[in-house]
Amino acid sequence: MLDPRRIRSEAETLAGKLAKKKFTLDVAYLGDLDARRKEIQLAAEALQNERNSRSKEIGKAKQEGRDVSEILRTMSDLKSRLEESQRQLQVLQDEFRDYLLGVPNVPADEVPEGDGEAANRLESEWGHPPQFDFPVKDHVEIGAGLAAGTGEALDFAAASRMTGARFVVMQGPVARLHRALGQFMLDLHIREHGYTEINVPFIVNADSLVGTGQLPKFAEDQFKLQGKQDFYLIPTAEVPVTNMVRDRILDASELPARWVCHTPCFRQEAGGYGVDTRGMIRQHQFEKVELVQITRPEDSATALEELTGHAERVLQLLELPYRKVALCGGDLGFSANFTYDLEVWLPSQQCYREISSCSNFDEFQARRMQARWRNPASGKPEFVHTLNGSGLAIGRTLVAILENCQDAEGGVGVPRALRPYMDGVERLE
RNA sequence: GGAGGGGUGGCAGAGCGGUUUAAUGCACUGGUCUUGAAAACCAGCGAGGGCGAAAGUCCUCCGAGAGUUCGAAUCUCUCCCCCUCCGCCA
Repeated sequence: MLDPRRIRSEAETLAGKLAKKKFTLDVAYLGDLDARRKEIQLAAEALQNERNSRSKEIGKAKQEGRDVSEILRTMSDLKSRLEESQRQLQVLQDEFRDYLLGVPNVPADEVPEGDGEAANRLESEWGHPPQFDFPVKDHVEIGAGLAAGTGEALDFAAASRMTGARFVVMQGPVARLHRALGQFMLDLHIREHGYTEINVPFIVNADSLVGTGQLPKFAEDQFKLQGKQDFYLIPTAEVPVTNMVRDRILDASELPARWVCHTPCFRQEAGGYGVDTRGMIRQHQFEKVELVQITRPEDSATALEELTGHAERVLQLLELPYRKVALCGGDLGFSANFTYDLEVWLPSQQCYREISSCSNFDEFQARRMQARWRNPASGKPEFVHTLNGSGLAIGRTLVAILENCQDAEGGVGVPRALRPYMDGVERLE
């Protein structure tokens, strides 16, 4: 959420910045709303003040044994006027807040202008797409060809029978490779990058989703549970982990907080009908190792560079060719102020596909969550900055390994870094 | 699922219709003392918001929401969360 005071004092500037994100801030509407709010609030508070002082008078008079019926008579009129203005104020404040919850974060000045993927700025490339002297298979074919006992190592048909479209069953060596990836990533970030491992609920309440920005605007992308309470399956570990600091005032010594978390992620993919329908690129359920950092405001820009580097390190150790891009305004997510995407090379598609998204949300999520720290310089609670990035999406990493490490016989070479997690197995066949 | 007990400022913890402007302690900040520190003593110290150039001033907040009342941390209802015991259970 943006600072309401900034909305009031520099609406035009914000509107200009938000245009980069293809969002039109309705400055006239907000101005009008605020003018009415101001008027009603002044009236309401004056009436409250009057009620308070008269009530005190009654208390005093009663104690002194005086008659209060005279004062009491004037109170009923005051009460109804007060209730009416409080009701009006509530309506206006709710309207203002509802609008604000739907306004995206302001993009950083360094964010490239542009509408879609093509406008993203290439930052760097690592490795070289492999050359094959045989017809390249995609991961669906490779997975079907690997030995797995009963059924296929990657079995989309079985998943569609037991559940439906956009799910997958993994068996045997592929299931193991998948598990190895999660372990490998966790260990790397814990041992070498200074993250604390954390295990969180896979179900969260609506407030948590509002906090990180998935609600209210993206309700149709979430899996909502049946039942009395507003519970949702997490779309990413970002939600529970970032909400670790909800409603807290952290001590300066607790920052930065760095968490790494391996969870399943559940997404309705409501906006993705018809795209990536083949294979496990876009599923309703996938696993991800997520990096989350909570920092002091002045540290978040550096932290994003570091965090992105931590995610890149996974790709490098797995020897997967990738590139890093800075998302343009049109591609930037709702809550982000700046995002690097890491894209891995997929031989079957002859292009780079997103495998990690690393973002700085500055104080946008913190304000929604009321996540603060006590700044020793001011002695006051101030909003923290939040960041996160995939390190990495496990399903897509599996796809990348199957495709990039395939050989002419239909086998798959296991990247060196994963072999300790695979009992030394060097090749799946 | 059943029966109880609770949710109060950064933390602990009193208050259970009207001088509550929420006691007290801890923590924190400043000062006195000290070669320095500790201790002791003195003082300050919650959050959010409105108006205002500022000084300041007003409003809101005692888990959440609704209600009773001239007036609610305090009474009533609903919900959420935590603790103890019993039952069930991986």
